[in-house]
This record gives sequence, C-alpha cells and structure tokens, in this order.
Amino acid sequence: MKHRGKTNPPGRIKIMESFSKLMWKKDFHSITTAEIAGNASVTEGLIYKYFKDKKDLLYQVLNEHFKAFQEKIEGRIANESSCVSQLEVIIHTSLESYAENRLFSKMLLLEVRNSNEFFSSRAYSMVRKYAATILEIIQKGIDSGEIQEKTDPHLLRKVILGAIEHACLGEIIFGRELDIDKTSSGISDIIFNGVKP
Amino acid sequence: MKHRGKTNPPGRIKIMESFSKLMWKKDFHSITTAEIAGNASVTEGLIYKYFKDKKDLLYQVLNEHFKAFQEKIEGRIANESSCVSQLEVIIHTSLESYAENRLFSKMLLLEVRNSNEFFSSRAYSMVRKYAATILEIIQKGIDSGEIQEKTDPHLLRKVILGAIEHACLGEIIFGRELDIDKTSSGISDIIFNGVKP
DNA sequence: TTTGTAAGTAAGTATTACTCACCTATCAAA
DNA sequence: TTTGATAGGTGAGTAATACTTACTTACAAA
Repeated sequence: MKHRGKTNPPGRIKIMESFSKLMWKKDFHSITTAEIAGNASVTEGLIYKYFKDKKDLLYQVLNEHFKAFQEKIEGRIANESSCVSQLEVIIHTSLESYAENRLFSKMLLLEVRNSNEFFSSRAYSMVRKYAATILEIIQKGIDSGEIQEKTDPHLLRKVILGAIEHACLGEIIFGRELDIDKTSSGISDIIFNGVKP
Repeated sequence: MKHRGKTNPPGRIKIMESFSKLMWKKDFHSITTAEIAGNASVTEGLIYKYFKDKKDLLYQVLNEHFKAFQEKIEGRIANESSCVSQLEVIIHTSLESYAENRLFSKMLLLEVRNSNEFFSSRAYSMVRKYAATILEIIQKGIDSGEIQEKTDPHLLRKVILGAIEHACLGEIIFGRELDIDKTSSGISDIIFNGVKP
C-alpha cells in the first residue's frame, strides 16, 4: 500500500520531524532506521509506507525546505529592478537561508550530491529551477549592458553558487559564526567589481 | 596486529587499488567490503589490518592523491612572481587536477565532508595546508598592493575555492566535458576584474 | 451493514561492516 | 639451532542494519 500524497498522516509527519532532529546531530549515514522510528514513536515498517527508502526520506525533507527557500527568493527578487541587485539579493538570501537553516544547507551541500538517485528527485528539480533563475538574470544583465558582454553566463553562475556554498561550509561543518551582511556584500563586491585595484 | 607504515605489503596496495576502481563507478556508501576484498583477491579481514574502517581507507586513498596534487601546485607556484599570477596558477592547476583525476575530486568534494572523522584525518591536514598557501598569497598580494586593500582575504579565498569546486561539479557528477583553460581564465577574470563594465 | 482502503504493526531476512582466533613465513637474537 | 617476535594473510564468525511481508485496525462512503 503506497502513500499517494493526498493526505499527510501523523505518522509521516512524525517520521520527517524525527529524522530532521537527528540530522542536526549526526550525518545521514550514521542515522539508523531504528532511531528514526523509535524517536518518532512508530515502527520501522511505517517509514517504508511513506518513503521508498532512507534516501527518499532525506530527499523529501530537503524538498520541503527548498520550497520555502525558493518562495523567499522569488518574493525578494520581485522588488529589485536591476539585474545586479537581483543577483545581490540572491546571494544575500541564499546565505541567509543556509545560515539560518543549517539542516537545509547540510543536506543540500553535504549529503545528497554523492548519490545519483538525488538527481532524479523532486528536490533536485527545485535546485535546477533555482539555478535557471540565476542564469536568466545573468543573461538579462548581459543583454542590458549591466554585465560585461564577454562574460560567460554559465561560468558566472558557477562562481556565484560556488562562492555562496563555500562561504557556508565553515558554518555547517564547524558551527562557526557567519556575518551574513558582510559576507554577502563582500562576495558581491569581489564578483562585480573584482579585487584588482 | 597493526600496520605501522614501514612497509607497503601487496595486500594493502591491492585493497587500495580495488577500492579506487570501485569508486570510479559507484558512490562510497554503495561499495561493500565484500566487493573491495573480492576485487582485490584478498579476504575481508585483511582490510582491517591496514585500515581502521572503510572510511579510513577512503581517507588514506585521498591522502595519496592529495600529496601529488600539493607537489604539483607548489612546483608551479615557484615559477610565478606576482601574487595574482600565482593565484591564477592555483586556479588552473586545481581545475586541471580535479578534471584529470575524477576519483580525487569525487572523494574530496562529494564523499568526505559529511563525516566529522575526516577533519581529524591526515588528508584534511593536506587540505588545510593547501588553503593556508592560498591565504598567504592573498595576504602578500594585499600587502604589495596587487590586490585591493579592503579585500577580506578569507572571503576571497572562499570565493576562489568555491568557484573552483563548483566549476568541477558538472564534470564529476554528470561526466560533462570541462574546458580547463577557458574555465580557468574565465574564473580569474571574474574574480580579479569583476563582471561590471 | 458491508466494503474498500489508508494507517499502522510485528516479525521476519539478507546483507553489511567489522572482529577474532588462527596459520605461516621470515629473520634476528640467544 | 632453537627460540620467539612480528608481519602478512585467512576464514569463520557476529551484532546491527535497511528493507520486506503478512497482518491488523480505523473509518468513511455506498
């Protein structure tokens, strides 16, 4: 009997919450199904009513977080007129979301990319949408002259995403503090203006 | 009976080679000790003579690759006089090494960071050394006026490392082709000169 | 009242990473 | 020569793990 997603039964919610709590403390692989079930006060078998396997549980939890993230970004972009300021908003909002929600960033940056299954998950289609948005803005910026014509839009996107992600790693892995405003404006400054005098 | 590292017995080499071959095709967690041993024509027990656990095997293989990587970088930096060109060499060499050695980049970027144990491994101390070198060059560049004084050296390092790593992800995950020269000079151009006209 | 189905359980099972006692060969010291 | 310490390697374990299967219960609609 498979879950068809029409309803959201308490067992399913409890499993996702239990898993999320455990992900705060441990890495994905060292979390056991027994722990997840015990912590959620359900039986192990129930996990497999709602989730194909342990990884599917990870992807579905990630997907929930990504929905909220995507909405936040889109809302904020709408208020900006220039392409550069839209990109700045994306950098800032991404950093903010990653820093505020370490669970989200941990899953996305450290736990899903090593497995091929992720790339056919719904969570990954959200990632693609996010990446597509960035590319569109860059392209608009190039077309309007806000960004140098010679710039390779795909490469610029890689630099932006790489900078964002790497800036959060210390936070995620070692729990270091991250000054979001400073980091965000610093990254923007480097990428838009360069570091040469 | 523990391995004390004085010699390098054939069994140990075969295990590392077998593991490396498997890492080409699969992600770390879906490789079993039975596979590793079978492929190496040794017994499973032998793995634990030379390696503390499966992860330790991963870290030791990664460490071997990192040694070669580090030597290559240091050799090439020595030929450059300006700090900016040294950083350019680091970007180029890193991209080259990651692209040429997908096993190395896969392990380093996708498989080790999710586990705390990595950060007390010898492989991680190599990562720190690499990162320290970059920071030193940036600092020198700021002191000599090659790089704007207001630049936060740690942040610039994050942008550089993030750009390098993100640029390789497509290669590692999807096996896409990567034009190293173009990517390398593109990243350098964005970071040093900025993308604004 | 019947019936279909969603929610949840309990007892499995094969596989997994890892351990432990043991064997054999080598080689220096007594 | 004998001893024995040690390195390389084996093979049969074991507890724990992710996942399965057959089952029960709750309950809404017909």
